[in-house]
Amino acid sequence: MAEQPHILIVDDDRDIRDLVARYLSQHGLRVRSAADGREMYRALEDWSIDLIILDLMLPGDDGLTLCRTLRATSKIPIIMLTAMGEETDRIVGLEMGADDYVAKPFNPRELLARIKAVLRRAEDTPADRSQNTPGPELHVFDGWQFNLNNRELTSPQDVLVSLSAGEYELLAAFVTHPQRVLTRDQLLDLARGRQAQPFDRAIDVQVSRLRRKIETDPASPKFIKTVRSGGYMFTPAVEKKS
Amino acid sequence: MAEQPHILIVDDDRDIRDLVARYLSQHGLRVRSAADGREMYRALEDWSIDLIILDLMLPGDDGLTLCRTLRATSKIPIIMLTAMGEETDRIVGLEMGADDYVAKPFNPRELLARIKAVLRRAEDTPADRSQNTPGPELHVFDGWQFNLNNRELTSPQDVLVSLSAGEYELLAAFVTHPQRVLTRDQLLDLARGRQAQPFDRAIDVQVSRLRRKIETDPASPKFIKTVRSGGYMFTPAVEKKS
DNA sequence: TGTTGATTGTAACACTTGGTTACAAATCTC
DNA sequence: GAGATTTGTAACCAAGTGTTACAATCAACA
Repeated sequence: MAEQPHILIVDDDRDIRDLVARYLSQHGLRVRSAADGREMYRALEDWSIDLIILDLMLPGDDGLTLCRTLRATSKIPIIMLTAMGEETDRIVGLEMGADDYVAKPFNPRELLARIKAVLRRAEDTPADRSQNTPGPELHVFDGWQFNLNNRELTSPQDVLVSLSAGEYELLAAFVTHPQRVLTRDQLLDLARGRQAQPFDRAIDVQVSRLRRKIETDPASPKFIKTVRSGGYMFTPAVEKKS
Repeated sequence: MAEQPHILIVDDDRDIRDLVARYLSQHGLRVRSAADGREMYRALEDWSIDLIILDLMLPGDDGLTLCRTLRATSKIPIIMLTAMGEETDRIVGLEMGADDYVAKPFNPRELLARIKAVLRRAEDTPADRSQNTPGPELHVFDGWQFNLNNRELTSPQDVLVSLSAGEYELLAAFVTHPQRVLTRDQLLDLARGRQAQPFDRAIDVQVSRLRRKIETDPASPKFIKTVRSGGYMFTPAVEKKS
């Protein structure tokens, strides 16, 4: 887990999203919000989320459906928000794989307490990022093979290139999010699970080091392109195999 | 057994879990908790558990079912939590293989006393960790054969490699949890059944010694990869046989 | 087309983390 | 109980990472 757990609140009511976001941030959590399932999946793509707060009633796919489909592919803890007094909801929610539920209208303090409890439990059974989104673990790009199972990178000439842990995590972030601009913030979150400080240049330096290992000419990189005042982009098409 | 027995409390009621966890920790036990069968199996994977406290009523698979399936594969002592006055439950529970039962609502002191009694009994009839989760006991990886029944490791060249007890337990922990990052804490628990102290380097040293025996080039290990500030990962695919 | 300020690349340094060895304590063997 | 083996701890060294500083580059605008 990051130093600061990363929470995603999914609710179509803007007021509730903002209220929760404000309260949780004040208490040392990082918060993202999404109004519906589509935005939720987007956020899960973009950030490494430690816990989801999911409203039962949502436009489009409702919370239960999302909860079930989420559980099929991920182990991220989920807290459901349910309408008051619906005992059935609670049971169905827990059956769908939610880790806890909070009835609306809720007391922010109670929500925070339950979040901390669920996170504490989740920490007992550490599920590292990779386990949250399993799937094909061999990524091929431009002749390179990047194996997320055994953490090995092989060049087109079939040479094993050794990566440090930091370089590995950074390349993993790139390879699983190819052909899109990733901000330094996102990269730091995906690769290190932490938040950027002002003037944080850690990603820049790590990109520089990674380029030295995978780019033919690090001065004019082919894979990791700089997007000025945007971040970086991993440009090759990545094929998932095995 | 570890110096500090490791208890797993399985109950869907958060308050009970927390109450029990707090009370037992205060009395020198290590406690993990799980809300349902899914979480229970997860915890059994991740830690070496000495005793399970299992609620009879659970969402999903109920306690009796879990108890029975657990007993089919493991000898871990089980204490059932049953609703008050259900004489039948007691009998069925014990028939399913539970070692004791405690009626709800219960006095924590009584629970602790029964735990100690069951653990004492379990120690008399030594059931080492390996017996708790039996199953296929020949693990094959990259040409190596690791036999958990007769504790023998054979290299791809069919040479018997002798391992010390500690090396054996460590390799067993790795081989039964391949391709995931294991923290030093988890490794120490799985291999030694004890808790890490601050600045505990025991695992590092043991990993180093094990690498010397199984890695072609211990300086750039192929099997046991270091995950900086994460732990270690056993990377080869492991096939269970026999 | 310079000038200027912002942004990025990277070298150098300090600090953290991990590998290995030596040695002492504990455990096992006979 | 003596000797051998194994294991944990401390110490030292090597590798990896973040920060800072400064040079190079870029975009905007005169």
